[in-house]
Amino acid sequence: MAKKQTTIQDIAKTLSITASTVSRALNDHPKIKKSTKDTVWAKAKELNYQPNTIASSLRKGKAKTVGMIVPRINRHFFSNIITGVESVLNPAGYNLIICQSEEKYDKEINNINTLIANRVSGLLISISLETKNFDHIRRAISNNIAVVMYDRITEELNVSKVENDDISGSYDLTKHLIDEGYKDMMWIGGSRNFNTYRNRFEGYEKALKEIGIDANKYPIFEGSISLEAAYEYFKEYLENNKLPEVVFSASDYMAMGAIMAIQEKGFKIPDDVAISGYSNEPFAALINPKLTTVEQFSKEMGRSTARILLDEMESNKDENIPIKTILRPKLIVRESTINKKKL
Amino acid sequence: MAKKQTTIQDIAKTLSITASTVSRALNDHPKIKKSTKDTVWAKAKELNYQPNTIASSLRKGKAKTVGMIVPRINRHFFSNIITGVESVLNPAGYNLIICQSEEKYDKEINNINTLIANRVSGLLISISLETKNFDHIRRAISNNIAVVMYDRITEELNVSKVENDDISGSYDLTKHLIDEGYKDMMWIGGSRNFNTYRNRFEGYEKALKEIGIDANKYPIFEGSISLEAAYEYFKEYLENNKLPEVVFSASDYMAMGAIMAIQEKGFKIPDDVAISGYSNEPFAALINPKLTTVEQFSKEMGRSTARILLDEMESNKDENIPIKTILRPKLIVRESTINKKKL
DNA sequence: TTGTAAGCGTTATCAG
DNA sequence: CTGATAACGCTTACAA
Repeated sequence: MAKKQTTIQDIAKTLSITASTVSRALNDHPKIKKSTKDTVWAKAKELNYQPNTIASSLRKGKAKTVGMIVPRINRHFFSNIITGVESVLNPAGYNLIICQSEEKYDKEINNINTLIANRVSGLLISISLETKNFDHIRRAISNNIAVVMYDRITEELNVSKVENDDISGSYDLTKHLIDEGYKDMMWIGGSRNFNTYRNRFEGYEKALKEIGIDANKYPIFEGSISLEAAYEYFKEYLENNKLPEVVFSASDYMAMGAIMAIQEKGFKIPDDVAISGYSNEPFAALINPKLTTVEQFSKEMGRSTARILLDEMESNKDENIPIKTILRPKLIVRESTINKKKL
Repeated sequence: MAKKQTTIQDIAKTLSITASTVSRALNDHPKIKKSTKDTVWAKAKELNYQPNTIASSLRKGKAKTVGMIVPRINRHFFSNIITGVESVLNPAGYNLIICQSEEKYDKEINNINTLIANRVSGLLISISLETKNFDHIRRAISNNIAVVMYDRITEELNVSKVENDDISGSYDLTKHLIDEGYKDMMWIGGSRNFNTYRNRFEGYEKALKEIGIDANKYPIFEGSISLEAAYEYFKEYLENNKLPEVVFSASDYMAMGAIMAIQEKGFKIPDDVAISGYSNEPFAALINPKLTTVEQFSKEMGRSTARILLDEMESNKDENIPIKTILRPKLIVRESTINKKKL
């Protein structure tokens, strides 16, 4: 065990050439003879040579590594983004260090510190629900790390961003609800301090305004975006209030919590109350009734984000102007919002 | 931008001491005066010093990094394992490079190569469904990387392993089915070349044998572990065959596929046919009827796995004897297997 | 308790 | 087309 790994020096020695030639050969440098390249490659294979990325990174001052901060890895939306990111970054020779903030500001700061310590070339970040100050991200930038924000962004930072067009998504959805003949609505979602939920509310509001309704006259529940929170809220709500015609939930998980509370009370969906979600989590197509929702093409979001980052890492930073990409989500109509009484 | 990062040399110079002292101070070396430690720390903070992990790793020959290979990140089971692993490794100062094999042998080899190139100190791996040869893992071991296998393991490698007790899990489940009065069964699951599915079959077989039934007399479908595969299979199966009393599915996703095909045909669950799953994916509690399944405590699995790895990385490798940890899963009985006709 | 000096494995630069 | 040399930033014997 613990046998020393072979280095380019070892290869050089056995071939009676110098390490620099070996290095160049392995990196396919144009000015190296094909024949020496071949012998070097052969010897490398023979000696089971594994390049030492660490040494190379130290020398180059940058690691071929990207850090990615994700609020939670176990949300399909985010894990698909990761997959999309990998599908671009891996072929380009980068690898990913994934960190979870778990929606905590402190964790996010820690994550950034370790990523800086690892001299990552790039950082992808979707901020936690707690994050209101962005100095940690500024620190990354000033350490010469290319930064791209995805999904949960802030306007306070002048970096490239990839967003979903939440306004259109929820506008389209709300319009569908209106077209189904529903008028008496209710909005539930995460805090509107957050771009995603603020925008989802805005789209909802806009569609209602078009038919002369002020969204703020309807009930609004802003809470933690979990099944449990919505379940508890609805259980209590149903004790004291009558049902709206339709519940617009800005999150599939919250929709699910509401559905469980509603069905537990013996109400039928969509007959007694219709409900829609957002994100198209896998369970949305599996529950009964199947949930109307909005597909966000998360894998594609990951790919776009990674492509932008790649560009910024590989060009000379100083002349990068931040770009903003907005992805258009797609309405997915399912049983939970079909109005059977519609004329 | 691009201002050079401060190094221990910079700190040393401004304080008129040497870099070694700074290094020792920052690492809290016992033989450094408290006062110098304090001044060094203060100056480090002042200059916004960020340690260069890369240089340190190069010098020490090892990175404080662990590589983790996961078949798919977007399965709750695996993403929870990751969270468990992080909860142990991060506080210990390690960070995680997560790689997806996407169930491909070739990808797994690539992953291992980049992890070796990154000189990770440890490797956590759950092998892909395609993996039958383990030389790539042996290569990691011979590169002095501590290896722990989790969930999908092989007996061919003499390393530490953390498994779920799939035999007991499916034995308990099958016994529950028998207790409910079901006898006429059917097994669906992934390939039994695989320890998990082989064991889940074995537990099923064992419970049936106890009541004098040979599991092999009942239908068995071994396929790809996806909703779609099971759905297609069942759609066709229902054309030509009568229903069993109960379907034992060794995967929640496959159970879901079967349920969709069954319900599409107009059959009621559990009245016409009962069905159980395995893994307790979140949707299992959300669908109608709620799915009986087996909880595997994936977060705990991640924690155990990481703890073992940590031990092996931090002790002198040569005297590590591989240990095997077996976690006991828990039966979760829900509506989908309740026999209303039971006396 | 601190300083000196060497070296981890690569690669960039300069020279030939 | 290839060689020699220095340097990336840190740690660690060894010396003082």
